[in-house]
Amino acid sequence: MKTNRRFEILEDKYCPKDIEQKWQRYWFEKGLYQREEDTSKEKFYCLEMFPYPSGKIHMGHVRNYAIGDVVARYKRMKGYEVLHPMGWDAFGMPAENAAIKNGVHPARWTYENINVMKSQLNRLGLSYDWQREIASCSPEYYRWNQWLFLEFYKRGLAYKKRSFVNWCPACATVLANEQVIDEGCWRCNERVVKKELEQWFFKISKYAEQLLEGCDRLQGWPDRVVAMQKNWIGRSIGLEVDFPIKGMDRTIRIFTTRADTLYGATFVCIAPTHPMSEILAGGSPDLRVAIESYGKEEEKFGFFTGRYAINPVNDKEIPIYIANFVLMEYGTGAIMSVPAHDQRDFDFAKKYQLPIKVVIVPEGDSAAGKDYILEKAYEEEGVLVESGQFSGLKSDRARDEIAQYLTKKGLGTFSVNYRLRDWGISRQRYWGTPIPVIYCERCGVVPVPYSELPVILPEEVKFTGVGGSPLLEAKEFICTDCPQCGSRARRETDTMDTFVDSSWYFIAYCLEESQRRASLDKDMGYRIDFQSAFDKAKVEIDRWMPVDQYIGGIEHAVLHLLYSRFFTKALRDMGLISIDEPFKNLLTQGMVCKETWRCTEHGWLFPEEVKDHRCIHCGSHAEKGRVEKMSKSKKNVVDPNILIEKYGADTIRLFSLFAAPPEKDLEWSHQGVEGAFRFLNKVWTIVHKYISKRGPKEVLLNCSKEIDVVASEDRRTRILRKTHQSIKKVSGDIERDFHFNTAIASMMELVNELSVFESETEEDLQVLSTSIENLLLMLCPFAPHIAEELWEAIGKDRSISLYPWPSWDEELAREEDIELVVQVNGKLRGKMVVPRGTEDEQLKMLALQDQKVKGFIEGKTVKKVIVVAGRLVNIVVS
RNA sequence: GCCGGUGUGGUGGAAUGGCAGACGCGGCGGACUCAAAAUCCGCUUUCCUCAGGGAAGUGAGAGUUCAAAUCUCUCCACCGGCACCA
Repeated sequence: MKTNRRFEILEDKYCPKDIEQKWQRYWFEKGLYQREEDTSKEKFYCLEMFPYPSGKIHMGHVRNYAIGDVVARYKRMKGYEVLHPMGWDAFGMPAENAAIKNGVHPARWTYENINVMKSQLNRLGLSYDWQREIASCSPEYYRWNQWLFLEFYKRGLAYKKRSFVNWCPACATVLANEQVIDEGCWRCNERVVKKELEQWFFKISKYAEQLLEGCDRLQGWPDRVVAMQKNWIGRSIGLEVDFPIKGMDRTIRIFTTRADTLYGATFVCIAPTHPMSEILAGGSPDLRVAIESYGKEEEKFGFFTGRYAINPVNDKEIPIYIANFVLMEYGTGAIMSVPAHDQRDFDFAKKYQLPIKVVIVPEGDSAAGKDYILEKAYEEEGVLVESGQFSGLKSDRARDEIAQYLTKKGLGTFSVNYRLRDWGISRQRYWGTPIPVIYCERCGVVPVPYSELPVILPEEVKFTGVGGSPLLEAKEFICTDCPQCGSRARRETDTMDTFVDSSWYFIAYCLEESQRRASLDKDMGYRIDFQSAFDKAKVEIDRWMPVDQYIGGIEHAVLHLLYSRFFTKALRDMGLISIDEPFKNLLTQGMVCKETWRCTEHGWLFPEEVKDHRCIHCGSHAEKGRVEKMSKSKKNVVDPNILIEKYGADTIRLFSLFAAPPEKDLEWSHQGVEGAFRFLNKVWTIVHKYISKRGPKEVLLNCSKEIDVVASEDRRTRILRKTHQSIKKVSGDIERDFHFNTAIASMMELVNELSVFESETEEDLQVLSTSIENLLLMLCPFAPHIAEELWEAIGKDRSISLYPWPSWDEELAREEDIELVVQVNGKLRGKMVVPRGTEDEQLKMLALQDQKVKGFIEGKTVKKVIVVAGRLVNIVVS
């Protein structure tokens, strides 16, 4: 008998490995998460940022995709038709670096990684529709990049210009402004230098105003992301003023936001790359120096050109300087310098002994006209002095009047400037979308005709790691005929920034499979009729876009999200789509962090290199470092695969959803994972205990034991009430900005109550059965495998994910007796239990009669009694 | 410098004007066991205590309110974004 029982217990053990594989196979075979094509349902597009196929998933992926999967599964159960796709951001440098290092072709490396990562994602039990999978490095994907590029080109949204660009010497490629972090490369941290190159640009600046305006309509986005976008676009209103050059029939146009300081301008500075620099410098060798130190912050350098400009408001002649800190990319590339009211100009004036003239004094300061000796620039607003007819005006008023005065005279104009620059998309790399352009000696820049798209990336190239892009050596690729005149021509060897790929992939998922995969045959050259393919897909795109919930890391707050918004607006103007913002709701999940260890000798340490706060290598004190984002270099990563192996995907999912609300950073805790595992075991035990009591085929036990009827009813009511309260709470928490952590907490509460509930009668079992069914339904989005397994165990024959999300009965959820707090002057003094619906007057009376309360109001006058229904009674005494 | 965010027990975090600390982790005590693990039960903000309770308490200070972790103002600390942007 004893052995038999032991065997039973063994059989009932929660074994995640077995059940997870079983259900993953089941979902795959039934195609459960492919789109149902039921347009009667309301649509819900749930999207997580697609990963770069590095070859291994990390905890950041797990968290991101666990969050997304709960949303997708929940919405499905709520009756939506859910689109939940996944793909690969598959172009990029690591593949090329691997080719240089190990001799593996980037394509092979990438596709092998995709295979590995895909199986890892599947082990998490994520409910993706893999039918819609995309890989941005495949010709059937990037041909669309090329088509869109040519459409942009046709509309002047893509153009080529020679300019100073950010160059990363280590990566041997150009970087966009957005990819330069603290003057270093966003990828390798190498110091970025300026280099003059011919580059392709996307005219994102055309949409600066729209992108800014649209920010206010991004109600479903986190405030800080919207703020960062606004910051990046950086709009400022000011005045452009023409300064005539003395002795020349030309003017220099400057931009200023402080027209009120115009009388204080004592010199003019222009950028070294300004079109007038060459002429004004008159062959001075200093111009070289200025260009070389252009944009470098530590050294401010400038030189006098020998020419003078005339300040149009007072006809004063002031020297023209060429200065390295004046940026050609912002404003007009020229400024008027007002050292008295701009710290940077002040420093420059001090260095080159230029006059400083005060024209603004603090309001209420009667020292107007006195000689000021400034320690530093006075940058605040104030009242104008020494400013001709405008003296005495306040700054804001003066700005308007000066602007009007100059506009009338035709010397100035209102102007809006943006910090946002055009997006340089040329990359001198191999593993990216070839830019579909041909250079002909006779015809110049010739776009590749649509009928010849796509330009396929040649496979046979050498990866040496030296001498720039491998495409430069690919003669067969480069040499071609001009599509216009037929003479010999050269192909563009630069490829597109990979951010182009991710700027519209959310639309690619909407395209019918047949459109996306049309002419997969290599022999056909992946050729399709783009326009008509897009036209056919328009119904689908219009149905699914915008993305209802987008989920990803905060690191894309500017780059990817801004580019995607730009593409959406551009595509809208091209008539391809009908929306103007791509992502309705955005959730930026926090980072996954873990404690770190350091030793003065050996730097960062793995946890296993630390014993009793000592480094095992040198025995010196190992210091517990800060909690940092998991990274290889800080040696604080945990491998999701090992965890899945040990605890199962459900536990890992549950922990990463429970430990913190999704938008906050999550601190990894090994004990926390154990806790999540313990919870699932508890659920398992409860359900199996219930099944063994109930018997295998819903045959309820006949319990002859005599029990107190009233008491048992109370128990059952409590369980039933708790169940309905839990459904209400869990639903509410998910709806309220995805507060999964508190949703899981209330499921834990329910489980705690269920585990102490001893079922003895048929009625008990019925109540228990209801509770368990609801519990499993609620658990399903979070821990889908165990939910399926137990659902099957209690005798259901359809997958749990096909059942609707449970609803609660408000009546059943409501407490009969309410515990009411009694306060005296806002301080908690007593508690009383009253039946629901007790009148306010009655509550007042009861509160005043309370023994404990009496002690606090004795000898005092009751001024007021406040009753808050269902919550408290507050007695105000003095 | 400008913009945004955060600050709560030993710890991750709950509570968005109405009982501060739900739930989890850790700790302490107990049950079971020959023993251990697992599991289960109880306690766990701090201080005072006549053992009934009482006082303090959400970075600091002020204010609004019958009532503030929550709203307003000032300050402090930390984190993030932008920054020679005219």
